[in-house]
Amino acid sequence: MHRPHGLASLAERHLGRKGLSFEDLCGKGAAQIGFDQVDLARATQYSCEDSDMTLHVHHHLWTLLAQDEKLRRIYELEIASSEALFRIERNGVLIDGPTLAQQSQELGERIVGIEAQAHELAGQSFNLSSPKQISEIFFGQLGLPVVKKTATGAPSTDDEVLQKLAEDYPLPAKILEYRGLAKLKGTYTDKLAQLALPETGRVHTHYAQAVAVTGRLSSNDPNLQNIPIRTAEGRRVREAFVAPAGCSIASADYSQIELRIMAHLSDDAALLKAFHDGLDVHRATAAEIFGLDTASVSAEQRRYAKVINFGLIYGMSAYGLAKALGIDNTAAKNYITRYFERYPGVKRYMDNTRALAKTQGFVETVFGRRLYLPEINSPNGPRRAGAERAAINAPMQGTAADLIKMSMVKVQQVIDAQGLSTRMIMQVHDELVFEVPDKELDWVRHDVPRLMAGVAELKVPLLAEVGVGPNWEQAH
DNA sequence: CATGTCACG
DNA sequence: ACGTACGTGACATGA
Repeated sequence: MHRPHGLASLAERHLGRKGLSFEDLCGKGAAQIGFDQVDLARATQYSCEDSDMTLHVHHHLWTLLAQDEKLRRIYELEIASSEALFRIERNGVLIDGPTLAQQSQELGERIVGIEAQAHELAGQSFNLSSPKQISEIFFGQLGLPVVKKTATGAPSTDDEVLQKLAEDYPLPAKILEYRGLAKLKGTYTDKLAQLALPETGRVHTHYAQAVAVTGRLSSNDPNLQNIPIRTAEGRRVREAFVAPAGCSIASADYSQIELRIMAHLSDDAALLKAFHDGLDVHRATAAEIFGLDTASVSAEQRRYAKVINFGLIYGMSAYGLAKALGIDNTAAKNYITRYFERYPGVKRYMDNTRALAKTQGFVETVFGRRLYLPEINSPNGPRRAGAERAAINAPMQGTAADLIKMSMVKVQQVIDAQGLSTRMIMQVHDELVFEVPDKELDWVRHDVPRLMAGVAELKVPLLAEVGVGPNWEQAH
């Protein structure tokens, strides 16, 4: 379980102090009163306690932090990052309202049509957004087979289930189509237009610096880190992320950053060589596990290797790999065995990481950011296994987060030092997005990838690539 | 407010 | 024998 890190919890844990809580003053629920109704002396004590405890918690934690050089540097990275984040949030992203309105209207029309067709196929009217109603019709009235259950034991109607049922029945395909379009309209095309400020046409996300346990940022209100890209239809939403007149959108992303970090952390000779030689790493992996020349790797074999590479980053199990590839457990186990024969350094790294997590209770990134894993020695098997997967993943995901934070700080620093007008406007885990005056495009194309690749010297070269366009879609 | 679902890296 | 890919945020439904 994660321990809370609000002021009251920290003061109690570290100082043994328990001040007045907000609830002590104002009560809760329907009986809650406004802070302006609180007796002045009590309000004063509460307010002063808050400030005093903040200072004392700071003194206490800073003393601990300052003793550890690596942790102190991570803390300083966070402080520097917060400056860059403030600038990004304040810049905002220009949104093309008419483009979104057009897309919303088209989506709305198609949704209405699909609804009618679905009701026709079902022989009744129902809410296509209600998993419960879908479930009643599918598994109750139509007698379709239950493919899998949800966490609470109800029959699932998620994407995977619907795909399977769609092989034999027409209605699941309609629901799938509806879900896709309704998601786009409800979460993106309608919402982004609403959230753009009327005066400027810009949306201003908020980045959370202390939510994701691995050190990644998260983005909310709106979340600009999950804008669609994987399907052609969804991707069109990115056409509405635009630059003002005389500017372009530039997107700079790290190539295969987590696999490069895996190569660094594991010191695996074959993986390091693949990156040093500038190879397509999935193709190289396929060549190794299928025993082929890189030239004779098929598209299907490369796809398998790519799934396996992702699995490694996630702390895969044979079961998870089997499901992802649609093969049986034994076949999946064979692929894993084959991989570890070819990349013994990776095998050793995985084993060492699990062992280290168990003895010291945390894992760390290349730069010393820690993730504590209280369940790593749990007698509860599934919980322990979950902690082991997190132990494998966090150093890679977290090191990538460290590196891009260093990039953000560095790039912003150079922009300021050179008096450039380029603005950083988004961060999406391994990607930085800029709004660039056209006369600074050469600078962005040339310098930004070099700055990003140069933030740290690992055992593998880092690679960043820049794309430019009139909007975020075209910039990729 | 919990649940199920689905968007991203 | 077990239940699983890692990390997030937002939406609609329906208690």
